[in-house]
Amino acid sequence: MRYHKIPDETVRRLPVYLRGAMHLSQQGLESISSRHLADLLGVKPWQIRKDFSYFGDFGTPGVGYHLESLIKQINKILRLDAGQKAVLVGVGNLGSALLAFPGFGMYGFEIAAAFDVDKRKIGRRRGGVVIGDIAKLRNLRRRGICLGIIAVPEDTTQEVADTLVDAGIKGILNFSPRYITVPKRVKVITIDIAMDLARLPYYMPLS
Amino acid sequence: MRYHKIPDETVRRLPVYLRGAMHLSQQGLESISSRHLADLLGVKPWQIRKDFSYFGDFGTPGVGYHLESLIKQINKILRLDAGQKAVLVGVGNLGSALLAFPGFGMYGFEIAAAFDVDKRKIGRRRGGVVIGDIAKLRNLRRRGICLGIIAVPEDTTQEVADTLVDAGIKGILNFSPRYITVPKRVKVITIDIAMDLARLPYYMPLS
DNA sequence: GTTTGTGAATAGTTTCACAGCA
DNA sequence: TGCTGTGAAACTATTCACAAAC
Repeated sequence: MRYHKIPDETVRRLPVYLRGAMHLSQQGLESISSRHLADLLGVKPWQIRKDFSYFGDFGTPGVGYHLESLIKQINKILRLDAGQKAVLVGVGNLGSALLAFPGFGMYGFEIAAAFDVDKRKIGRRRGGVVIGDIAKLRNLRRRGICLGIIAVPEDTTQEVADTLVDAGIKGILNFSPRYITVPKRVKVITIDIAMDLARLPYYMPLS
Repeated sequence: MRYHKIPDETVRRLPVYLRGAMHLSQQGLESISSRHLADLLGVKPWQIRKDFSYFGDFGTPGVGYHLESLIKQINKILRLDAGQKAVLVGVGNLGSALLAFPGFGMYGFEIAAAFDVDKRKIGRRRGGVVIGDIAKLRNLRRRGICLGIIAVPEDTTQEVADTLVDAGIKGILNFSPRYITVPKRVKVITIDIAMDLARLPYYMPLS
């Protein structure tokens, strides 16, 4: 099933598989079957096989998937092998937590710059970067920064998104619960924490 | 199209609609058409109409949806009208940010308790709650707490999830990148921040 | 024996087009 | 005229079953 449009859902699961593979590799394993990987990650084995099949032959029948090459392949597909740099805008409670967040490094991400409006924060050092004045945010392209993380209050979200696009950002991770308009070439992924919590009660048993 | 199984994707969008409706209502509007609500939220009008149609007649042809009753209805469907209480486990960087997070209140949530393992944090006050000893986490049912938020390091996630289930929690919002096993009656929603960032480069233009 | 890769079948979701109502 | 509600069509994704590979 090669030469196909890759389903979005498959792309969404690739980081899940990648993390599972890295986890097992660190434990010293060489290979893993779709069944065991599925058990570890809470998905179905045929889902894993189908997903991988879109990209070519990843595995060996009778054996499974070789972890090291699996990791290399997924990293390449997701373009994580280049070591992506991100800029954080908004160093409030959430922003500060993101600067200290250990999870980004695992995928080769680095928060290489941080900006805020608050004069008291500008110039301060947090998690290895000096907080800059948001008014001076430009030309991130030259510094090799292609990703933007927005962690500002709701009402300034669109403004910040515009600034990031002008500065040459190509992808945005948005923690604000507002819909933002950007050129089609820029990909936005929104994480709305409260919204995810909000659909939990719907699924909970009544008593 | 009444008396139907509600698609998961529809449930996922209900909080989006709810927020949009609240936003417009606060601006003094009475009613909104599916078209205008769609423009505000970045979805398609027919999607909104289809989603609402699963629950009965929400709107008025020629006019649109009455905001106040729309808000009331969605709140009821999502069971947010009861005012849900949550317990936070793990008061590190992310946990602290969540305690200070203003977004939960909008949906009627309250973080009514917080727990940690760190002896230095126990007893301290953060965002209106006193941090308790995680070893003493039990009987949340009596305090009317049904939701759990997990913001602990990866390797203790399953352990914490088990504790929460034992304490009577019915829904879990999990910020840890591990798959957790819980009884089928307990609903888990996982927010994996690094993972969402990890699929961003795939969608970004190459040069 | 075990496990992959994949066409075909099934399930789920989005989009359309338009009848019917205010 | 403007807008909702909805069956039907189109599209997308998941699940199955099994031939082929190790």
